[in-house]
Amino acid sequence: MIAAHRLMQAFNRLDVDDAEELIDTRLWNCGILSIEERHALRDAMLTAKSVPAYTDLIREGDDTGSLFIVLSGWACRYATTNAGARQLSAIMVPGDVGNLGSLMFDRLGYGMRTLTKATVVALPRQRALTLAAEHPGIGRAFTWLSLIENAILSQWTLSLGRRLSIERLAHFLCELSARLGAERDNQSRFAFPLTQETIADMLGLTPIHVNRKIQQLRASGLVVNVDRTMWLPDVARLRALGGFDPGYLHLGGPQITQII
Amino acid sequence: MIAAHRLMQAFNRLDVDDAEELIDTRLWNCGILSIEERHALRDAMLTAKSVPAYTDLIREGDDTGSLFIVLSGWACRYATTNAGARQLSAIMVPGDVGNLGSLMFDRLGYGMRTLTKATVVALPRQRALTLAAEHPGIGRAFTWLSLIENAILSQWTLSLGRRLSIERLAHFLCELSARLGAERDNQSRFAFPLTQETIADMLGLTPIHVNRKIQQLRASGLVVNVDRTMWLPDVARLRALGGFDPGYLHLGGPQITQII
DNA sequence: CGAATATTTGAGGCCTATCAAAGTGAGTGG
DNA sequence: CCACTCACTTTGATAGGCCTCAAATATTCG
Repeated sequence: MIAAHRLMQAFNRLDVDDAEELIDTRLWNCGILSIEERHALRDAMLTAKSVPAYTDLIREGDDTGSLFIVLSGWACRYATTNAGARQLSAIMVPGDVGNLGSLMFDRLGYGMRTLTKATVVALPRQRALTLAAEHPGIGRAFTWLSLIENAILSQWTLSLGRRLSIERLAHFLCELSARLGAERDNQSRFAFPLTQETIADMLGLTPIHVNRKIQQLRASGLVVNVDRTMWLPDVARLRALGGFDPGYLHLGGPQITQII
Repeated sequence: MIAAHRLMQAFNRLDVDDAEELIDTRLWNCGILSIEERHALRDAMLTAKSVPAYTDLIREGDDTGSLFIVLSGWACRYATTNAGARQLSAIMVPGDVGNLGSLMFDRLGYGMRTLTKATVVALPRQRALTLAAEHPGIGRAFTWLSLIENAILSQWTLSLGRRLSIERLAHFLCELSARLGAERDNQSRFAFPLTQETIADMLGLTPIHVNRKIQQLRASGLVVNVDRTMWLPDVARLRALGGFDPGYLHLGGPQITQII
């Protein structure tokens, strides 16, 4: 077991030339925050650090003192069975908050780790709570993010429980593509750093099976991936295969922000 | 398709002798609310109605105008694949709020229906938002509930993705038992109104397979169920089988309520 | 360039699904 | 009080999707 302070040593102070560029997060952009709330939030987020790939930010069962916001790179939340099998319960792409639960829980029941080299802000819980209390919009933004996550998790249960492996894969690629905002004219292209083993742990499959289904997707002309880049030549057809409807992601931001 | 106003007709005005008894909800009891916040919430919850079993409160894709709080009886959230397979993404027992997403989304992407005859409060979204804005504790309680749901959903993905059918079943029974507060001295006994088909839709299995695994659990002496009552004679052993640890449910209420 | 990591291929087996039908129990109406 | 119906549970046999074990090939990175 690595002690918490050892974990912190994994962080390297980050040289930040343009802080503005780093705070392009879903929290920042969700359309809820006022100008002054953005300022308050930005000040809290200037402590970004760089973290290597496959580094635990939270270990299962750990006390969690901070909210982790992923500014660049990818990360995930995961849990493991007694038998040692791992299942991801969320995947974070640049802009996502990883462990909203830490806002109110001292113990999470899951771990969080980077999947690539990443830039991460550790926002101390007390700081986050103070922000939320002093700036109602920030509190509402946290709630909004949490509700989005629940919607995504609900879709994951549908995939895990009731969809065939190739449908899960298709649905997942569609979700990722939509969340990354990578689509244009029924096509999508984006950097894709995940290993097939990670995909397997996300979809509840074995890496071997994931491999075979990716090949099947390639053979259908629905996926072209070379050199860690994903190209989806026919998003509509992939969506049909995965039963994907982007509505649940609420990518346009909250429609309902008015409080009478 | 049944129009929304038709749905409302399914509600029957409820005679409420003792309103206090009806508001024993997780929202009410989570330990966050002040006295006056409780009063404000109670006033909003006096409109409880009775709903028959297997009645949709929200249909998939519907606009949702109200938060549904289940006072008695059981309900669930569900989604279906294009092929028509159904997967539950949440189960609501007395005291649960069913569709927190409706706080901020006009469209949910899942349905919500009763599983038994139930008493339900329909709290209009605007009313809920006003309550949350005027009483910070109520807003925080909503956030807290949403984070709990998130934790439960994360556990479900672990079950659906990585646990054998009998482990899923064991884990689910343990979760239910804990949420119902039915445990004492390593035993648990509670009313259990679910059909095996509903359990199957929750665990991502077929009803036939659920039946066989329940029999296996009976043969192991871990489950005794007769007459819609569930008796778990050895909770510890069932937990070990399901890999269940109640921590994620945060049944003690939030440890962190202070805002400095 | 060499070691470690990731992807790909092959063969066999298990868990769960599917299809079909019998048994059980609660509620209804005569 | 007893047929009758409907829904749920249970049983049996077969099939299929995905897993497991094993190893070869390709790619990444120091």
